[in-house]
Amino acid sequence: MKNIPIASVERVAKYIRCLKHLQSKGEEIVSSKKLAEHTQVTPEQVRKDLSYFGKFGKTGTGYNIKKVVKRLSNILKGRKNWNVCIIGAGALGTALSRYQGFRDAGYNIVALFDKDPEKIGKKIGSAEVYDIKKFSDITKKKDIKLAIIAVPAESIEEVEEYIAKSQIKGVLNFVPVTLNFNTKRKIAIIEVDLAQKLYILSYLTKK
Amino acid sequence: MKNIPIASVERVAKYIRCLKHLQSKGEEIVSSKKLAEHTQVTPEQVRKDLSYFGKFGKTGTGYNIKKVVKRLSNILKGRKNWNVCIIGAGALGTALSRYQGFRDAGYNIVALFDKDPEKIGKKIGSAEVYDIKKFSDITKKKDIKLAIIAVPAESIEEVEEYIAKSQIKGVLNFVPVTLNFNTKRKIAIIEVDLAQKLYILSYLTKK
DNA sequence: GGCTGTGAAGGAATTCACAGCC
DNA sequence: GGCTGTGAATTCCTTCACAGCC
Repeated sequence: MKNIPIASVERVAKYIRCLKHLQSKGEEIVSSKKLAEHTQVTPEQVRKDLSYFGKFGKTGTGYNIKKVVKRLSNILKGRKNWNVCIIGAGALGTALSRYQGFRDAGYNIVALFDKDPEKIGKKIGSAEVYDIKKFSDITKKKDIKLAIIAVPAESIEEVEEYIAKSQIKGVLNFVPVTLNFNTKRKIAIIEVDLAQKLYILSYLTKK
Repeated sequence: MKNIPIASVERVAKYIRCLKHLQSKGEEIVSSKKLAEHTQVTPEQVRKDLSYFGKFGKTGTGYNIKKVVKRLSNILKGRKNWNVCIIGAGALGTALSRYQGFRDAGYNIVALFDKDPEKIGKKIGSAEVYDIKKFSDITKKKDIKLAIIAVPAESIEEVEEYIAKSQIKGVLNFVPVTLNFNTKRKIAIIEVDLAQKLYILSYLTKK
């Protein structure tokens, strides 16, 4: 397979979101032009992005929304839904565990972890808060491969160790610290730095 | 000024974060090599990114952390702190209003907005929840130019209208819908699609 | 006519390599 | 020796333009 630009992958995720939305409105067919309008890119970009992953459309007609959604989400997510955990049962972790968008996309929050005895054992939405010490055990038992980190910055090193010793394969990190797992197995990392977004936003408003 | 790649701006925000961290550890001078290690980029990239905004270092010596942080944050944020509001006082909006990282970076959450009478009038952290109907008035009175949107997807169109009619200049959008303000004045938009991040994460784990 | 898929062209961002400085 | 700043080279991504299809 050719090297697919990460930017293309990101846009494809956006297309899925948009196509699902159109689907919920009863639409069945969409053209690259229309999809482009809804996602703020150019039609050529849409076609090029999709072409990295195969042929999705009918010449002269457009794309069958249902089929494309299915194939694209198979590519990004695979056929099965994922079990996901959240580390840190504070305000942010709690809010994220209730976030409906994860479920809708096929990612189920099935556990939270914290070290505060006050929080351990509580139920948040449908998930329970577990002792972080049991991280490796419980993620194994529950078949969790993805983790969302939402702890205070001071605790990040501890968390890094727990993850390094576990079977976690991918991490979504809300803590404004660049992670550095020193493991042989590759752990995918995506950083979401919320303050950074505001820096960029204020910079953009001045242009 | 030359056209500065948005990716460079994003990395610069990351450098600020990292430099502040090093500063808090008592460091005073840093080389591009060291800064690069801490932020997972190459030293050349660090130097090139900084060079878009001016000359920051001393040849043969490195960068004076304090000075660089000050100049960079002036460039991205300006000299004054920003007042920011959050639209949507649900779980996510509430969590974001308590997020310490915003304050540390110089962005103060000074108001929330909601349409639920149950929520209006409550205090969350240091900010009050106001009726969304008063959006334009209160943002003007409190000198708010940036808004964070964290409402359910159904309410997004309503919110778009309120923003369009206000003086808001930049929007950080957590709602998985592509925004489309039909205003003449330019409103900067940054989208944070959390489900999209998980799509990409699961895709990356398969590579 | 309207549409997709794609090689080729063009443009943009990153990396290289080195001049100049401490 | 170690470091920054930067034009030049390279790599990567996007846009163009058109063949082929409905």
